Amino acid sequence: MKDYKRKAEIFQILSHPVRLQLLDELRKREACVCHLQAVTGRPQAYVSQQLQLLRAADLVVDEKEGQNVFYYLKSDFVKVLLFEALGPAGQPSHPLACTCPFCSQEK
Amino acid sequence: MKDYKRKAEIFQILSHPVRLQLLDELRKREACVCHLQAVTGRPQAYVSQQLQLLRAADLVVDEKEGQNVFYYLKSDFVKVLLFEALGPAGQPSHPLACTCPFCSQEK
DNA sequence: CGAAAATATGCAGAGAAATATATATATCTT
DNA sequence: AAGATATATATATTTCTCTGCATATTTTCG
Repeated sequence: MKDYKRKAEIFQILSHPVRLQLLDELRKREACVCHLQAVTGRPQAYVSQQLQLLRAADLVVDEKEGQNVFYYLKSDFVKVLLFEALGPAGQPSHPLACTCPFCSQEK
Repeated sequence: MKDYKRKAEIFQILSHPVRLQLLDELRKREACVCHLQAVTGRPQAYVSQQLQLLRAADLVVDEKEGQNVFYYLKSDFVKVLLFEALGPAGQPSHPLACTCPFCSQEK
């Protein structure tokens, strides 16, 4: 059936270590791209592309905040799937891992 | 991290239309391989191979019953994931779709 | 205004992995 | 022997992944 193919796409998006790590990180707290870069240790373009996929799959939302773009999880749907697969979310990072001015000024 | 790679494998298994259909079918009721063949319209060897993957991923269990082998879902974990992705399970099939003697004698 | 930072996007190519399909064979049960 | 199932192998094809690089946009800062 065609429907199963469409439904399978959600899992396809989730079946990727880096994307899973990004979602797990966003589960703790919203974060800017530079933080996600630092956490994953991947080049900027790469992270940005994975985030694009997550956005296209409607799993995350982005919000511009000055120079930075912050991402957060969009729906409880994802949170449930992540909980099932990864267990409870970890502690949020304070401050964020990046050194951008915006994040550095965080208390 | 290595852990995300391992965790992503679960989703990899689920990100396949036929495997998803097999699991959805087993969600309704346990079923023999010939029923699953009939439902998916795939050759025996193919179905058997996909079931092997599901078994290796610890998602299903098989039980020999005379000439036939019946499969069923192993854990609630899968059921939750399927519910999130596919919604509630459909009505169980009575009788099973195969014509094997065992299944035909079902009331 | 002009430079620098953060982010998005596009493209290309290489290598790895997944998929589909076919076939053959082995086992176990009736 | 026949049916149901599992397993193995091979191969062709497709899709995914990673990497590098180049560029465009927007915003902040001097």
